Amino acid sequence: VYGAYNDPDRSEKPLMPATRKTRAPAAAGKAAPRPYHHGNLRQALIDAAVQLAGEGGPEHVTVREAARRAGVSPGAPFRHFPSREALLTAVAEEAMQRFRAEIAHSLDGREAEPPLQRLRALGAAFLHWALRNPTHFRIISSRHLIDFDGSAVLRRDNLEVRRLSESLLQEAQGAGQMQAAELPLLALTTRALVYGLARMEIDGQLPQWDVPGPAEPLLLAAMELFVGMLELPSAAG
Amino acid sequence: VYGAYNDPDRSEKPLMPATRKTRAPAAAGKAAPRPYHHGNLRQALIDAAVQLAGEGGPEHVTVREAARRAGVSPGAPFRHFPSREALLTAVAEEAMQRFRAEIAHSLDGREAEPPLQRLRALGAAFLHWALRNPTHFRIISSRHLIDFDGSAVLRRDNLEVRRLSESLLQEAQGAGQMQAAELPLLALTTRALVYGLARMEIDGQLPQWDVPGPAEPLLLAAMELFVGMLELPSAAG
DNA sequence: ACCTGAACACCGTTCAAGT
DNA sequence: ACCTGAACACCGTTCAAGT
Repeated sequence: VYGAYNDPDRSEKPLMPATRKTRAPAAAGKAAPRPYHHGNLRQALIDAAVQLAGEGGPEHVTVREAARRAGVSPGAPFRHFPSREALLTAVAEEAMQRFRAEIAHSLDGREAEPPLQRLRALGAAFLHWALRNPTHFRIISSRHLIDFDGSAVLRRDNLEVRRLSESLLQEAQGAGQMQAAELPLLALTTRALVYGLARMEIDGQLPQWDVPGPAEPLLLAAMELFVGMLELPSAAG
Repeated sequence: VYGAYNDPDRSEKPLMPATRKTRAPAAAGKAAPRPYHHGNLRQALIDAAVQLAGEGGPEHVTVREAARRAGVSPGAPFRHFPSREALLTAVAEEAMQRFRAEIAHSLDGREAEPPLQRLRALGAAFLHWALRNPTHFRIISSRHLIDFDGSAVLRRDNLEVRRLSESLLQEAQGAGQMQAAELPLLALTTRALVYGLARMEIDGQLPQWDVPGPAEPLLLAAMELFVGMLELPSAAG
């Protein structure tokens, strides 16, 4: 019913029909000991899975279809991933890395701004990425789809994003610009707010909230309302 | 990997093995024109689906297994539900109704309390229900699993919960006990915070936040921190 | 070392045929 | 009116056999 999600995640690659790669069968081969197919099946499968996720959400990712798009037999992927979950976890690793990079990048050149101002930029980058990559956001968010604990890079990138916001909150507290509260609780509350905003949109709940225009400005306004409440009256303005 | 969710959703019914109902084949039959089986297949399928969801999450709900547990053939459910999504939507309708009822009930006998106090009670009831019914919370929350727009009762119950919190916020604003902000934005922000807290736990993210004890007290504390920030200093204490 | 292709035990969904 | 049972086009996963 919800139909094609129209996820701009998908790379520019045209959607290949599910046929084998056409390749000059034995053109100018110097009998190079090329493996079996196009070099890196593992990455080709991840790419296909990314593409599939972009087309129809995580449920749409299928080991067999990924194999088809990579031009191999249905059993081949299991040489590289022990399960469908492992393939999705590999997709999550790529997505989480881009997510982390974009968030970190949003703070570049803002070292001089007050910490809560930088927190706004971080929150905006979080929301922006989530709205542009809804499927990938779902994949990295839910432990029902992937083996989060089993992936060191997933844990590392995730922790780094968390650390970024925690250090900004701590800085604001140190500068006396923020209401007093235990830092871990404050960090959790802040994250829950931004996560909840992103999730409401991605889960399709926003239409139930009588939102007239596009989602992003509204979510930004909500996030800024929250950060505004964190700010001490003396520091505001 | 995440394993059995251990969802206390599941009703007290013992898990039936997937066998037909044993029933005296033709014991004392007065040739009553009893339909075909035990009366109400539609409800039996919903019950089986609720049970399956409780056992292993929404993904674990299968039309065929629901049919098996109801003691009918694989095609039979399609006389009552046009698709698997429709069956899940029926599950969501039951869950949403219980959710709405419990939330509304949490305000009983609190008419004399200040509005933000009642908002705390509502938030606590929201979180409590979500944590006790993680699978059902997922089913009613995501428009990827169900046909939300197609169900009038789903829309009605959902709207009623939203109205409840909006009227409390409006009351607090009218009594001058709350920071000024546009009501719709305030309501969305409040909902996003509570939704985000519930989702973080249900999506399995809390272990990444170095939470020592059980989740619920922590989520309650975060919710109360937020409501505390809504409160004007003059009204606090 | 890496892939094929058949096989197994599942799905959702349809539809003629039965009662 | 409601259900059966076979059928179709899919899955994830395994495993002998090929190169």
